[in-house]
Amino acid sequence: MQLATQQMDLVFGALADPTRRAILARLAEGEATVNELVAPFALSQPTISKHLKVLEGAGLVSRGRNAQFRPVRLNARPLAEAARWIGDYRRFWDESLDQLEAYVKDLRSKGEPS
Amino acid sequence: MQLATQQMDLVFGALADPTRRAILARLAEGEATVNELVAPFALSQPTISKHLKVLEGAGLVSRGRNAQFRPVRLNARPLAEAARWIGDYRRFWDESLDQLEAYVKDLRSKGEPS
DNA sequence: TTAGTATATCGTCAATTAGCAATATAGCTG
DNA sequence: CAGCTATATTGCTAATTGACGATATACTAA
Repeated sequence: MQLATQQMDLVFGALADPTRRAILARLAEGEATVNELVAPFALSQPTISKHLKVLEGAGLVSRGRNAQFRPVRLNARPLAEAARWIGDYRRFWDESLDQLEAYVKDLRSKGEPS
Repeated sequence: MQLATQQMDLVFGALADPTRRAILARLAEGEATVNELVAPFALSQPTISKHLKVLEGAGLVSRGRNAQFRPVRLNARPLAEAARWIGDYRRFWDESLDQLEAYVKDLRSKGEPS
């Protein structure tokens, strides 16, 4: 099955934020409550809830109900679609090695970003 | 080699836009000039140039110089890093099949988005 | 029912983004 | 040099995003 272009927007858009990637990484260790997801970050609970909504919109997490808890669990399937999209470019990875080296060298020469 | 978190932001952020993904798809067929990249879209040349700058910032394309042309070529290497990041979740793909089905069914039940 | 905990929603704000038209720059060609 | 083509830059706008504090809602427990 192929996710619609629009859905890919949401998946890649969700992955574009480091907080959201960290949330996914945490969820790879198992289900978590919202508060457990808030704890490791210097971010407010509403902010994390908003990130969770983005992840949910992309289909990357789903929510349960357990008393007043809304456990969050990873739903990795859209990542498979994203991997498939990226995989179409696998044949270009090696041939662009030289360009990467030039690119990284160029980055370095501009100094580390703050 | 592992790209910095910040660089992943740029790569996934670049991939989050359908126009930019389409540009990459076009470049998979070979180098192109800016005007060639503008042609298939109902978008202005400056708009495409801006997308190209985003792609370049993510290291996904690089530019040459050939007379007054600035040929754009694909640099797929950062995609390999993105694939690696996503690949860490491969073990969850199958076990979340059921959730995907439920998710898609739910999407469908809300009707196609306009 | 009242208090307490978990989470969601609201309203605001500053920053970013995608788009445009207008204009500037770079390089060719006569 | 003058004009032409290719591309970049600028200035603008509307929409989106990520963050916050305040508040509302959901459920439990006493």
